Amino acid sequence: MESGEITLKLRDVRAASGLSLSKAADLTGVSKAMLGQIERGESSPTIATLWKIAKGFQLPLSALIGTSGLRDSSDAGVFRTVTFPGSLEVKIVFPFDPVLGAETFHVALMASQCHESPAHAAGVTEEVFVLEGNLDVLRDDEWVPLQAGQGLRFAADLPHGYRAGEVGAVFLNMHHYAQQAALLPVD
Amino acid sequence: MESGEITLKLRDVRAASGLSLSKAADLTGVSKAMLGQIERGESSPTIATLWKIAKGFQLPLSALIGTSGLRDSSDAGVFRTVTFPGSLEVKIVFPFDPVLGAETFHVALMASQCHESPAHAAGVTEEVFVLEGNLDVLRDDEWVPLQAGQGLRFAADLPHGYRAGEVGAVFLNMHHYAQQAALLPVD
DNA sequence: ACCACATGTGCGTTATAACGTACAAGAGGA
DNA sequence: TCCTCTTGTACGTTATAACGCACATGTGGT
Repeated sequence: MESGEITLKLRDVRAASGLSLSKAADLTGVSKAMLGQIERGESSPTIATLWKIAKGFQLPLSALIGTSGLRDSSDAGVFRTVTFPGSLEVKIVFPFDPVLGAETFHVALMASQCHESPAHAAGVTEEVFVLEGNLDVLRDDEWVPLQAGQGLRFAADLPHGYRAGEVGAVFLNMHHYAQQAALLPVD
Repeated sequence: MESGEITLKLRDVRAASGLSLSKAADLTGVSKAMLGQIERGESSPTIATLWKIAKGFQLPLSALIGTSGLRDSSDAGVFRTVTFPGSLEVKIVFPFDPVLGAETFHVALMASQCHESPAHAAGVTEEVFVLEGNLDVLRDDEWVPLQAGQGLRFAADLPHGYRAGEVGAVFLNMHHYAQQAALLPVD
């Protein structure tokens, strides 16, 4: 019942991709029986298997979890705030949409604060648009300086990072998950 | 176990709140033994228990997961600027990318200025994020008011429009072209 | 009709998540 | 010192996640 509060969108995502349970099992390494049970809510997966699924679909975990942070995409109102105490402050502007394969975050960094990211799955592209302050972005082993009003698009399948300037930084962060590779049959 | 790719920040979060394992167990309803094992990476929790933990700490699930799509990102780069003098002032922030099927514009509207768009092709989704001022967006025959910092996502295969408030408006405008063909199975 | 193949679900077994309890190490207090 | 309390970890049991396989249904082909 406690799992009833979590709405896993596995079925939606899989339907959007047009994959069968068998194909999905092949792609993710999770047995199709388990995938079926998870979709029907008969089983509460471990994060390990959830991660396998997300990786197989080349999706972020947040695309599978109907977390409280995901608001209705057609709603114009306020967006939720996800705060990491002491570090980042991340707001979800546009939640992940499996059809678009895109999501947008609003991120605030304290002054001189730094955040590093490991490489994402292949096919992931990020876009950054600075709203306030200065931001340095680590890409291809070099720090690229950005000011408010500037944007950068880059492939996120390499390690990358963000470092705020002396006055902190606020920026939009768009994630694009290229859909071809994940959705086309493997052959 | 592939959970090595997932970094659960439970220990960080708990340390930040200054709670002991016992207190945390009390608060979340998860046994302290399990909490300890999860922190040490000896156990891969189910999303049900992860949800209990998040609820007990009054945090979103994403705050506990290290590798979700919720990381920040960043990076900077220069973008080309193309201005249409006269009515709108449009800058290209991110040019159209056929792989992503997406492009982003930076639009500035004078006070009370209005711009209407006919319906686009089916499958086109637009996103608007207001940077400055007030903006009304026409969607489904109704004007949706937006303020700076707010966003709206809507299907653009219907007539829609933008109208600036009394102080003008500056906003980002993302166009997503759903790659329907790529989503369909090849058969 | 029949056949071949793919879909999703049910069953039995194994691996392991989760529990409750018990234990070792440290911190104060009397 | 001894005692008490709290810390986190180790053990044994139970619940269940995850697996592989087999089954019912469905769909297209010949």
